[in-house]
Amino acid sequence: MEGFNPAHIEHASPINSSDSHSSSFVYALPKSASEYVVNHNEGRASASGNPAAVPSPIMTLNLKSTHSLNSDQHVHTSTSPTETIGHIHHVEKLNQNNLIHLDPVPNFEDKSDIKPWLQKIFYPQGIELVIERSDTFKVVFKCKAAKRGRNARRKRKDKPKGQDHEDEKSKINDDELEYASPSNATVTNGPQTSPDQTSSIKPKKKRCVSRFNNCPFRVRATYSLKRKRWSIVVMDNNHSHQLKFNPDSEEYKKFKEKLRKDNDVDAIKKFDELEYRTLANLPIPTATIPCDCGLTNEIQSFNVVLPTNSNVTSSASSSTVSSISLDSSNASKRPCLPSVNNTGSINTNNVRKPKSQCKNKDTLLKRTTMQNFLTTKSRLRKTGTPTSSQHSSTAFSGYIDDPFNLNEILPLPASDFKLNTVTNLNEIDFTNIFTKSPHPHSGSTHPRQVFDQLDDCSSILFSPLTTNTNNEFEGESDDFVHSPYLNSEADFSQILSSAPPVHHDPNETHQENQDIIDRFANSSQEHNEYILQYLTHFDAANHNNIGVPNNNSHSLNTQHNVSDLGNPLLRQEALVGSSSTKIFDELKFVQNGPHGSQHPIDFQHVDHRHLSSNEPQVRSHQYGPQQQPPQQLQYHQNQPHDGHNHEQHQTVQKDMQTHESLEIMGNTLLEEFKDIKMVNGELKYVKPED
Amino acid sequence: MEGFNPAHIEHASPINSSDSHSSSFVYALPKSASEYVVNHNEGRASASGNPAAVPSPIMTLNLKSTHSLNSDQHVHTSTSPTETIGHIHHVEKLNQNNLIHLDPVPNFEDKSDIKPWLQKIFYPQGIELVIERSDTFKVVFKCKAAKRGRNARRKRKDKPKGQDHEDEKSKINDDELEYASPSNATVTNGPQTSPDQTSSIKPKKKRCVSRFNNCPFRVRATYSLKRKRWSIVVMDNNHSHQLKFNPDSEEYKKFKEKLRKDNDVDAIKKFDELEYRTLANLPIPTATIPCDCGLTNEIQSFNVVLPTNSNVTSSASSSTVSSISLDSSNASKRPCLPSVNNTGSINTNNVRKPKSQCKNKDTLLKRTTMQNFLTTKSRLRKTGTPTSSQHSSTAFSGYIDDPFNLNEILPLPASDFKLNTVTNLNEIDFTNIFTKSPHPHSGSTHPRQVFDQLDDCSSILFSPLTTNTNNEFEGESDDFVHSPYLNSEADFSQILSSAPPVHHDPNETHQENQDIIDRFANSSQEHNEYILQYLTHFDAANHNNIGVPNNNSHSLNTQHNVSDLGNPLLRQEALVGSSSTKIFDELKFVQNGPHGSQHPIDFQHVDHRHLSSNEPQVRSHQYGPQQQPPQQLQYHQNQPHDGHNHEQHQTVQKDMQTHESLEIMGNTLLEEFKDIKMVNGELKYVKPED
DNA sequence: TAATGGGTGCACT
DNA sequence: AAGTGCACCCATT
Ligand SMILES: [Zn+2]
Ligand SMILES: [Zn+2]
Repeated sequence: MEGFNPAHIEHASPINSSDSHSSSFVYALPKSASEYVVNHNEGRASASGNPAAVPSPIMTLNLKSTHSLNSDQHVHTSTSPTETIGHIHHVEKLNQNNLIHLDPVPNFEDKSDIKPWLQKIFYPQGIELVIERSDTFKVVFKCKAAKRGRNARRKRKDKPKGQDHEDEKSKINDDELEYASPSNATVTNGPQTSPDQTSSIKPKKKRCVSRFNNCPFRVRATYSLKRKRWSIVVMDNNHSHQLKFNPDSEEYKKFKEKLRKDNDVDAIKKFDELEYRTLANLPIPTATIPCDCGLTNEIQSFNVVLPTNSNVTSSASSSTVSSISLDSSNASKRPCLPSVNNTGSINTNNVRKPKSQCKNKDTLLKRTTMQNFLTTKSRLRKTGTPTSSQHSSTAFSGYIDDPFNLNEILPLPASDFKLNTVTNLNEIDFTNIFTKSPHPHSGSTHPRQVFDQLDDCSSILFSPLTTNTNNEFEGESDDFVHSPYLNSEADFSQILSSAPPVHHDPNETHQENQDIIDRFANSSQEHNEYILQYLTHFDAANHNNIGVPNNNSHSLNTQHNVSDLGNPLLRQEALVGSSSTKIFDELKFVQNGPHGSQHPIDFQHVDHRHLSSNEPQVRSHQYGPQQQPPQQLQYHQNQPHDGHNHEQHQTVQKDMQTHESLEIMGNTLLEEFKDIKMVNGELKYVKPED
Repeated sequence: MEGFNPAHIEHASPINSSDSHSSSFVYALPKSASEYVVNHNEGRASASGNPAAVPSPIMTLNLKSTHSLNSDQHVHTSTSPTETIGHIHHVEKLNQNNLIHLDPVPNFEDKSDIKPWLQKIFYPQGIELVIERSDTFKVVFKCKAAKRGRNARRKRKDKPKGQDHEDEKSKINDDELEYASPSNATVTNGPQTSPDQTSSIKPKKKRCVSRFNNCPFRVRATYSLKRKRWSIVVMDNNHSHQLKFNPDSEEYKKFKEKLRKDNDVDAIKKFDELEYRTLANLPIPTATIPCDCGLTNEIQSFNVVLPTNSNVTSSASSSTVSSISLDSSNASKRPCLPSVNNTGSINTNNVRKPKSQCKNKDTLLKRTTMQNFLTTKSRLRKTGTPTSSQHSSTAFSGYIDDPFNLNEILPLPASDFKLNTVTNLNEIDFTNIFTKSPHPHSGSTHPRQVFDQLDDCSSILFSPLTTNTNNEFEGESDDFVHSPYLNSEADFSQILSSAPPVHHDPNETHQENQDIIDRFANSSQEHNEYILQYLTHFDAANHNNIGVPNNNSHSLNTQHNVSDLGNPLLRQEALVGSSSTKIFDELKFVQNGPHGSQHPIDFQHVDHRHLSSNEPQVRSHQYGPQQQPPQQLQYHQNQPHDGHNHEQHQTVQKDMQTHESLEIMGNTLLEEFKDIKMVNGELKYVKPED
């Protein structure tokens, strides 16, 4: 009884007792700019059609800026009582008050229902939410802090020698970086600023234990006693790090488990796809700007681009933010690319702590790119073989200029969300990368377009901004990569293409083995085979363990024999131990789906040749060139990359099989989101019944 | 079942299943300096004699210093495996490795038993412990962060006007201070230090949300799997703030409630006394150095005195610590005073954040002293009347030089533990303050000596150091007072003396009313009457609510009618609302004790004239000079105080009634601690049965 | 392994 | 609205 909030007794009235994983609302547009967003249809229109749909709320933009906006009419201006009462406080604060209201919010019966609902939205964007603070009337979410664990690689028992060299080097950098960045206040002045300046700025004090948890991204859920509803607002859509979806995280596993427990079939299906896209290095469909929808202005208004800041210590630009639109040439050529960039540093932290050793931009870029490559998938980090080590030294020594090395380093896993976190639009030329039709709903056979159509429309408006809140330039070798100087163009190009063959002696077992792994991480061909199998036979209903204890599917496959793993992907997964369980789980459904079996098959106890028959290139205990993708999925594109990549030639080879599978995925998602309509200048999710 | 640590299954063996609130151990001294401290008598010697005694563990000192110590033989040198293995890391780190082992530690059956046991030790020292971090194998305690709450005063509904001026002034200071002090790293370099310097120092990163929780004091409880025992070590005995016992804190109430639930009669008795000493402005018996016990060196060795640092930004002294002994003249004259001081700043934090407006030392001293006076008891802060405001402006304007103002400002409540947290020994002359015999166990009738003898001997070795971890000088107006420049001498003198009469017009109702409150807080006469009554009739057994739900005694007295409060003390308490409940609770026992009633009497429902008959000076609804203490308890003493106080003359007037009551208290406590013995050069608590 | 040290999720206040 | 108490973790040695 204690801790129970009586206000929520009223809240849990039968009128609004909808389950939290449905967003099938008919949504009218509140026109009043001074009125809080109110759901006119509070109940669920229908619980039968899509009871567990992935939430796709329309976010209304609330932009307060010193710049007067002509397009304010459909910008959802201010809202919460505190904002209307408080009016405008400081110029500096206004820039932080860009609010995105998630509008169709279910009537959560319990506070704990909010996070899973939000996770459905933000996990696909590569954002792992954690609760920063909560009480009965609010829940504040932020990005999960990244693990430090720069020595995680060393825990590999079979780690070969000769790698400590780079580790030590980076360790020194890490130490310096860590301790050089108290990174407390959001906006700080120099140490010698006058008291007047100090008092005029109201920087926030936050927990500042490490540089890993100072991302400004915030989502706030607030319970209104009047409306007896929760409202959710994205308070700050900026990020201080790369976004990436990590299916191996414990939090995600719990989330997925809850989906299964809740029988949220559609969400399970979507996240299974997401997992496989991640594993297969397929591009994750993320925020794009649909054409002619009228939202472009909002996006551009929201995507406030912070002033480009050199890595020299400077507090001058900390409070000056400007709103820019896409470069006209780029905008016309890439209408589906989000206008996201994180070139500038908002200098929220560490202004007084300049990074003493400032590397040149190119080096930073390449190094961070490599780091992403090394660290995105845990298997890559955990292998710790000379090949990985070679990458590390390559990045540090500038070998990245060698196109051969580039081929290995640049192909970033799609889970790094490079598509979304484009860093410096001014330096990247996306010309000819996207040639698709600007109309997403028109039929197209271009794979990239399929990806765009796969996009959950809710993410259109998210377009997470990746900003650098650390003023230092980090040689950080870990998951949270703060460097804003990522060459997203090259990353993006590699996402769609597999790495070219690398020349290695097959007799060098260790090196060769690692090369296979690396190449596998870079290539997408065999992964696409998996996806094809997966998507063709996938049946989300098999994921439901209704009436079965939660951990059953997990406990069935806790150990795997490496010798059973003929496929290099599986072998690769088995190398990292626990991460192998997931792929077995999923493969079980590849087997079970078509047969409608309710019980997943344990691959430890079934004939693995059965699995092999479904998978091409599966050879038990065989390593070597036969793992090379039989077909290269590559597209013609330019990779200027500051002039470093122009020697690289990549060819587009259409893989019809992959294409078909992606179209299946895309059509599935399109079916889900076909009810998005433009209503009064805003996108609304319209229930078909209405 | 989940979360249960199997290691603790072994731990909870019947051999060592002693309740955690007993410390009646016969304790042998571990002589080996390279061996971990081991209890040779693991079981309790006897559970019958004193089953709930206040713990009095002997702390063994573990001092590592760059200075070689001649008295190392009875200093309990290093101990834990990591220390012996790791040898000496950095000179800077050594100073932080002064460890105090709490040696007779009960065999806690549960991790949650540790905190209450430690609270028994540290609450009397004015230290409110909270858990910083815990898991199944360790619990780390630190000081509870003080509430900021400078707006707490404003919440007073009856707050008069004309006070916002000072509040605004101090608010600006607070803001500046807050935001000028990220205070993250323990040892920081300047922003422009070279990488080499940066990497050579390993400052700690801690949570740095506010300046209120950066006290370095740490107590660590570690569970040893080998020994299957908990060991407790004071890792850092320094404090960044004044120590004060706050009986009004919620944590303390819970602690007290647990004592009652556990039927810990002796602890209840002791803490009841402590509460009344606090309320009555009686000195709290704290750390003293017994003569000829051989521990003086240890104390002096442990009390590492950090270099006196001006408030100018400096990182040079952050890692240089020197061990000093008491000034010889002072040591000979005041052998029972702890050699504690907090003159210097260890510069653990905020080195890069110099306080921009540096006040002169005198102003800071007076202001902070005043602030302690205003804020120690919540009732003083919450009244917020012009008198308090006058104090505030007085301190800012330097009126403190006026001895009349001094009389109002300097008398600090004893709960501020000024005895313990002497700030600058070099500036304070304690000559003639203590004239007692240096042998504590010889009979004495001097009240101060009685206080000394009251001391729990366990606190001898604690002697908390109050150090300034903030380099700035704060105009902080709240509970956590960081300023190290407190004139402890003046404070101490006032603890033993009541304030002289103040000249005020009795017709000014508001001002007069506040003056009464202030004077009451300063005087001890009427309080002593309470204590006399209390101690005479006190029966701790009546505090036990065995078989009664926990909150019963609390729920019985949640509201009081102010008109029922004839006694100014009660009236004063009623003014602040919730704090009045406690005194009613205690008064209930004054009533119930002699009659042996198991049920406390609710004074809201009994004849209050009964209460009044027990209390002198009780006049309902009467304010004025009659509340002046009938007798002044003052002692001759010098107050050099940098030459500011030499105009002040104070006379000693012995109050026999007070003296008797204090002797009763002293004898009671002496009875409890008569079993402290010197064993092998260390104080040991020897069970009488042995 | 045992032990130590520390980050951080999240709800309480 | 935010600080912080506390525990669940992870990392290092
Ligand atoms: Zn983020
Ligand atoms: Zn402290």
